[in-house]
Amino acid sequence: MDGVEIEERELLSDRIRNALTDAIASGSLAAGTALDEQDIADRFGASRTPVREALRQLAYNGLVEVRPRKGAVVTRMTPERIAEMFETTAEVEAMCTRLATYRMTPLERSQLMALHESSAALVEAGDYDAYDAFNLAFHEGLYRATHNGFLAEQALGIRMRLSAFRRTQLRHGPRIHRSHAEHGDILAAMAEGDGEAAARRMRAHMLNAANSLSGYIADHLGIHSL
Amino acid sequence: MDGVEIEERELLSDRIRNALTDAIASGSLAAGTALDEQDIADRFGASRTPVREALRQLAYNGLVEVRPRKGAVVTRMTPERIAEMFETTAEVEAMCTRLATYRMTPLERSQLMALHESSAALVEAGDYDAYDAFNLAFHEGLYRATHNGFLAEQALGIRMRLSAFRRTQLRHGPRIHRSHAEHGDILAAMAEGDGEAAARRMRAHMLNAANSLSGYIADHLGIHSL
DNA sequence: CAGCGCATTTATGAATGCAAGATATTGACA
DNA sequence: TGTCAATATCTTGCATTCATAAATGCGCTG
Repeated sequence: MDGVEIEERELLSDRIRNALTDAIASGSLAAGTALDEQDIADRFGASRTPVREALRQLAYNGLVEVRPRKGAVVTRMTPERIAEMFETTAEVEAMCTRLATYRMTPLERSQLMALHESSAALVEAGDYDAYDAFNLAFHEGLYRATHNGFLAEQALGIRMRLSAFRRTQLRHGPRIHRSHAEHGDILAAMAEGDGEAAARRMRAHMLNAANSLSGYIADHLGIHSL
Repeated sequence: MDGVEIEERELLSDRIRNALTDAIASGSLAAGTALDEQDIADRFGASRTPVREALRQLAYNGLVEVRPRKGAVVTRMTPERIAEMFETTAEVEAMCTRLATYRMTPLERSQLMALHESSAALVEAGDYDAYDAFNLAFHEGLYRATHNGFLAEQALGIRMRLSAFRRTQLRHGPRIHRSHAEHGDILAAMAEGDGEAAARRMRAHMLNAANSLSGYIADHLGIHSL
């Protein structure tokens, strides 16, 4: 979240936590998967202690669920819960967009626009993974442009929790093209200094993305609930 | 009647985490305080293991900071950081207010209004602690009225992190009266179904509260940054 | 054959032990 | 006397061990 590495002496429990976070966010650890402590410990060549610490941290953050004496499982989201999360991201991102419009420096604005323009090639090439990475960079740039580090952290945290679901979204139909176009519309409003319009467009953008996913999510949850 | 719970289903580490959270939020553990694992363990009659788990969870959530091999301290906030957090709460609460305006049920609305009216007595009596409790209930009611559980959790989490600072705020001058009046104005806009106006008023309300605190915060941080 | 109860097994929660790093102390030397 | 360095102590990070709750399997009985 906040770039505080540089630590060559990284904590084992942190490494495990980060790895698990990635695995869950990337979907390689599907929702509902039971997380055996010894198993994970073996996989990392560690003992159970740092694994337990990592799991607790994730639990407190909502990525996994730990029922006392019954072990940890990757949080299985209900469709309602996911919808709530998407709505929340949409609102938070809209908020960031509004604030960023009024506060970003000319340099930040031009960087964001450059980023957007460079992504056009990815859209044409249909390079979903690269576009996904760009997408994150774009939104992160927006967070930073609010000049509110705490808000940026919150926004990023929520986005990360949803990334497991967002990941698959762009692959569906022409969503990637619409996504790119919507980014352009948002930037246009920001360039005009109309924070409210930019915010509305961002909200719509996020909800569009969520919508294009809803069908997939239903299937996804169904599959994993066997 | 209850006394010592024989059926203590709760996890020891969770009890410790909650206790520490309360202690930090209430201010009885001041920012910058070093948290010695053995010391806390002794205080709870436990070993270091559950204490460590609790500290890690708090660290990942920002309440304490653990520098590897150097122990945990209660996060020392910079004035900038606090200002950012207040701005974020203000925006988030405004968002909740807007959503709640459009979504709350008549029952929820009347409950919120009843709560508000009952608080008038506390204002007159100058019962700050009771008003503080009411204040939390009021805002929590608002969160719930968004009918978005995830958003409510996020909003509550941010509010809790700031509670250590908010706590002292009402005691300063006539703030408690203004707070009550502002609540009334917000509810009035909500009753009219004007979510945008209600949101603007809520944002102003939160920023007013933050403002009345800024002087205190500067002193507070100054003292602790020796 | 089905359902229930008990024993065994497994995995989690917590305690203890030990090694490495950080801090404090003390002593030597300029 | 001040500064630096070596050592001693303390604290943390992780491993190991112990205890106990939950899960599993098996046999018994109706």
